[in-house]
Amino acid sequence: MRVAASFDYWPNSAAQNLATRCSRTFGVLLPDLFGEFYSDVIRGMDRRARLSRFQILLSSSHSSSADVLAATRSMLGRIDGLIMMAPDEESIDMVERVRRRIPVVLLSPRAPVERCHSLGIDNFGGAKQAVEHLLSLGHREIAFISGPKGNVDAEERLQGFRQAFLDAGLDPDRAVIVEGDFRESTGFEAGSELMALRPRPSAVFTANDSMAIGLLASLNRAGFRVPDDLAVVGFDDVAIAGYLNPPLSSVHVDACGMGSQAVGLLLGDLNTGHCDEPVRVVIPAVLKVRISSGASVGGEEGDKAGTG
Amino acid sequence: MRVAASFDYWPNSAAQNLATRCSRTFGVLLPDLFGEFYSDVIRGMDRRARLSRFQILLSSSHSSSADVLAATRSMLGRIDGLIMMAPDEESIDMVERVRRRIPVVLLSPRAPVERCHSLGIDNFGGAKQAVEHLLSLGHREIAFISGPKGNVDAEERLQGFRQAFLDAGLDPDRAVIVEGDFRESTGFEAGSELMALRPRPSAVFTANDSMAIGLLASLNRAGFRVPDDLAVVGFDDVAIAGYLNPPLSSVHVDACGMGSQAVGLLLGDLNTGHCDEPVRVVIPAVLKVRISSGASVGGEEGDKAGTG
DNA sequence: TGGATTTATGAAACCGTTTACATGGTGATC
DNA sequence: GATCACCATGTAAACGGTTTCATAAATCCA
Repeated sequence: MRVAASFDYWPNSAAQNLATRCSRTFGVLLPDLFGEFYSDVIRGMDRRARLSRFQILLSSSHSSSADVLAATRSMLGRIDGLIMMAPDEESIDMVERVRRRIPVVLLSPRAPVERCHSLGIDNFGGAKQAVEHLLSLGHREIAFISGPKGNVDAEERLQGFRQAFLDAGLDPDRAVIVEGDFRESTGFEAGSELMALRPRPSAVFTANDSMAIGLLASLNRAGFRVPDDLAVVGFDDVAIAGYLNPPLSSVHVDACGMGSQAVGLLLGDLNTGHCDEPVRVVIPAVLKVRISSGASVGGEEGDKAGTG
Repeated sequence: MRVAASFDYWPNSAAQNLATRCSRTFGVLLPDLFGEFYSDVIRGMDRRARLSRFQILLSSSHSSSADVLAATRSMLGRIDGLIMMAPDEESIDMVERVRRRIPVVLLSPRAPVERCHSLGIDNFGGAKQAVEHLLSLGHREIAFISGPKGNVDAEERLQGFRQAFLDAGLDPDRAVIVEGDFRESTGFEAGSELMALRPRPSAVFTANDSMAIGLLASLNRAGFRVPDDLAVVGFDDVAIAGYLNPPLSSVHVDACGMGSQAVGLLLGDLNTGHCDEPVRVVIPAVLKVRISSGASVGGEEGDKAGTG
C-alpha cells in the first residue's frame, strides 16, 4: 500500500470494468431536447445513481436512429443498464438486442416493448384534468397549443384534451389547436394568433409550461389580462410556474422523481439478477391550480409562491 | 462478418477502451447545483462532444470533496479528459494527479491551477456593467441579492457590484445586500425584505436570474411596479428572461457555449498530445437591457421577445 | 520461372484488473 | 510431535478486445 501510494497508483477502472463485468454506470440516451423538464429528469437520475455510487454515461442530442445505434454500440460493455427515450420503429430491434445483455428502461415509449421496463407520464389524465378544470369554470371556447408532431408526450396530451371535450359533450374537432414545438417562442407567437380570433377563446391549455410562459408574455404585452380576459393552464409545473405573473396553473409532473425512478428500476434489476417481469410505471400528473386559470384558489396560494 | 452478425456480436467497448487506452468519453464533475444555467452548460458539452462522437460521463450532485475524489477515482481509466467545477483546496492535489494522466478543464476555478485549462465567466465585468447601467439611470440606492457563500461566481459578482460603486464614488459598504442562494425562493423572500426598507432602494441587482424571477413575483404580488417603483437586473439571461413580465434586463452569459468550449479544449489537447500551454478562457458577460431596468429600450425589444 | 514485394492469415503478447487455485507457513488440537 | 484447519502469499488464467510479428499466400516484374 505504501509503495502503491508512492508510485501515485490509481486503479484503472476500465480494467476493473472488464474483469468484473460491471461498471457501476448507467447509459442514458435522449433525443435532442430543450427545456427544463428533461434537465430535471437527468438531475433526478444522477442523484439517485450517486446514492448507489453509480454514474451516468450521457449521450443526448440525437436526431436520427442511426445516431442512437452508434451511441448504444459505443456504450455497450461500459454500462450496467440503459435508459432510453421513446425509441422509434427502427430502433426497436436494437433495443431488443441490448435487452438481452443488460436491463433497459424506456421513457415515454410509444408502445410497450417486450421485456423492457417503461416509464411514462400520465399525459392523458393530466391534460384531461386541466381541460376539465377549465370547463368547470365555465369556459367553452378552449384553445390548445400543441407540442411538436411525433412527440409521444405531446400527442397524449392532445388526446387528453380531446377526451375532456368528448366527456363534456363538446366536439373536439371544433376546438382551436395551434401547433407549437414546446418552446417559449411558439407560445409567444400563438398568443397573437389566438388574440386575433373571433370568437376569441376564453381559455388556453398549453402542452407544456415553456409555451405557457411565451403565451403569458405575449398576452401581457398586448394588454390582455390573465385570467380575466383569457385563462391559461400549462403542463409540467416547472420550478418557476409559481413565480410567474400571474402564477401559472399547471399540471404537475415530478421530473426529478421520474429520473430517479428510472434509475431505481435498473438498480432493482441488477439486484435481482434482472430476470423478473417488466414493470410499467406511470408518473402521476396532477393539476396544480394557481391564479392563471381564474379559479378561486386557497388562501395559502395567493400570498406565497407555491412550488410544489 | 456474416458469422459475427449471426451470433449477434457487438464489440465490448470496455475491452476496446482498455486495449486502445482511449474511451471517447469525457468525465464531468459538478457540485450539487440547481437552476437552468448548468443544465445548459451540460447540454453544450454533450452537443459538442457528440459532434466528435464523444460521450459524457456525468457525476454531479457532489457535496464533499471526498465525494469528488471517489467519483474521480472511479472515472479514471474510462475517460480521456475531465471537466470539473471549482475545486476546493482539498481537491487541488487530486486535480494535480489527474492532470498527469489526462487533460483537465476547470470551470470557474477559485484560483488558477498549474497546467490546467480553465474556463470562467466574466462575473466581475458583467456585474459591474449591470450596476453601472442602473447608476446611469440615476439610481443611487441599489440593493444586491447575493448568491450562496463560497460560490466563486457569486463572490465575483459581488465584487463587480462593489467596484461599480467605488468607481461612481459611492461607498459599497452602505449598499443593502441580502443574502440569497441562487434559488427563486430566496429572491421572493428578499422582495418583502427590500420593500420594508426605509429608505427603500430604487433598484435591485440579483446575482442570478432565478432570484430575479422570485423577486419579480414578490414585487408583482405586493403591487409594486417594475421598473417604475423598483428597477431589476438579473444575471445569466436564461431563456425565459425575455418572456417575463416585465421582460428582465439581465447579464447575458452563453451557458451552452461555455460547455461546448470546455469540451473543445479537451478535444484540442487530445489532438495535439496535450503538451501545450494551459489556456484560460473567459466567457464574456454582456448586459442585455430589457424593460425591467427602466431604460428606454430600442423598438425591436418592446414588441418582440428578445432572447439573445 | 525466380526473386522481390505486397497482401492475407494466424498466433502471440498486451492492456490492467479480478478471481481461482496452488503453495507455504502458522497455530490449534489430540 | 504429527495432523489438520486456517490464513497469508504468490501464480496463472481469465475478461474481450488491439496490436505486433511471423509466416503463408498472392501479386508483380524482369
